[in-house]
Amino acid sequence: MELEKGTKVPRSYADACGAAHALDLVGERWALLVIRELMLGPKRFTDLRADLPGISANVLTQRLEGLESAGILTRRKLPPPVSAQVYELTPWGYEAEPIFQELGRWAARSPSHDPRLPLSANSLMLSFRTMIDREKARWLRATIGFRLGRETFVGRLADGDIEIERGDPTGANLIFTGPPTALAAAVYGGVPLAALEAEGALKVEGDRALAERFLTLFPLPEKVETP
Amino acid sequence: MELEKGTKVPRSYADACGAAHALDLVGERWALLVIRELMLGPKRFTDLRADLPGISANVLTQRLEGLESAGILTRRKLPPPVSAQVYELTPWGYEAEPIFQELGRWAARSPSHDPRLPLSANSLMLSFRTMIDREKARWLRATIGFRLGRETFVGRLADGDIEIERGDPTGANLIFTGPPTALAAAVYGGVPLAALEAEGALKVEGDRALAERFLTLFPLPEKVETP
DNA sequence: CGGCATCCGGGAAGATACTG
DNA sequence: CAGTATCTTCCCGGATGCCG
Repeated sequence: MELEKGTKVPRSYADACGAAHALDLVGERWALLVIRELMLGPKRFTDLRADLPGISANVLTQRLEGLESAGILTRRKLPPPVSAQVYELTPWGYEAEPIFQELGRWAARSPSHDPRLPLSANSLMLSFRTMIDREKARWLRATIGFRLGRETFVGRLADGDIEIERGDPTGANLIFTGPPTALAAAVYGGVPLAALEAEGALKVEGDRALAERFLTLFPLPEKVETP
Repeated sequence: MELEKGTKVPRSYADACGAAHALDLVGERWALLVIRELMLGPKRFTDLRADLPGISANVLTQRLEGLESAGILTRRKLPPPVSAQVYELTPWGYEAEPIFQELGRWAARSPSHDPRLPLSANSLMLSFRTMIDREKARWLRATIGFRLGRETFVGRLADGDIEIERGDPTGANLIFTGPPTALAAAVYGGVPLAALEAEGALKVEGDRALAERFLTLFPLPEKVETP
């Protein structure tokens, strides 16, 4: 006997709990990381793929479809000069940022967390927004540029907070140039700037004292015992 | 040619990003909901199963193993009079609560969120901690009891916040008795108390005016457009 | 009853190759 | 560049059965 296959009903927790519904929307593998990569602005398919090492093209396609139909992102065609397709979070999609902050803050205490693994430029920029020590940054006012591979960002320190946007770092008080992992090594791995510069992993231009100070603004929480 | 199968290495994002590591720890299906069910105190295997409709015994076993080896929960043998095994979050496990709050707050705006689906007692109690309007609750001071199926809780309203613990509601200013979905209908579904009482879905004992006021303390955020 | 092992079917994820 | 197509592998969910 053969039954009608019908339309595939996506697996759901069927639970009124908000967290459960969130998992229905973004609980599939890679979904949240796709959102993370779009958190600082739209990207195209190939860039998403490059920034999510390990994702395969078909899974990325499925996630983009799912997130689009959930209203979390939209696909947009850039005007003719560029004429490429990009994916962009909806306003509600951008509101997911606190989820990443809480996930990251919590997991940073994990005994098995290894900050020396590869890291995308986006992750590092978002981690600054999450981990900044507002007391230490209280009286700092500066503009800091980041050239991390294909992507460039500008960070503005003011009133104990840091704003980060994509943009041209030219003219910043300080500019870091290098792969995201090198800057992460300096900020989170305790590797001295001089060492990273000596081996050519990181370039620092502009206010060196500011650079040294910047590195201290993002303390990691204490790990929990028993690895 | 046959290769040694070896120990299965669990799939990982291999990403230094804290959020990605969090997903390595709790990103598998059901893992976060297991944690949610333990958020207000230890439970045994069978109660977890009952409170997570749809989970299968073997998946629950796997999740408990995984969460235990990640240091998120421990299994503990109760002393002889009871002599049952229970699962309890570690202190670090309890620190995951803000993750649920952000997930829930964000997903509550989803066009596809349906607050009338089934709901566990734990979810409802946690949602109160998440959704309370601190301004509205500012000058309320009261003790509220909840008898929701097998489980009972006591909530203490004070200084604009609500504390919720498992415990005996006897002597509270107000006691709700019924299935979690009935109370959820009153708080989030806008169903009048009188209607729920009339059909026997919910029992309200004690201060009725307090009950009516209590129901208004947890406004849902505005949904995003385009369902 | 509480917990775990085992087998099985279906579907999601991963790897690779290919196309407009 | 932006995705399909195909194949394989693994995970999830259900059922059953064992053992304390």
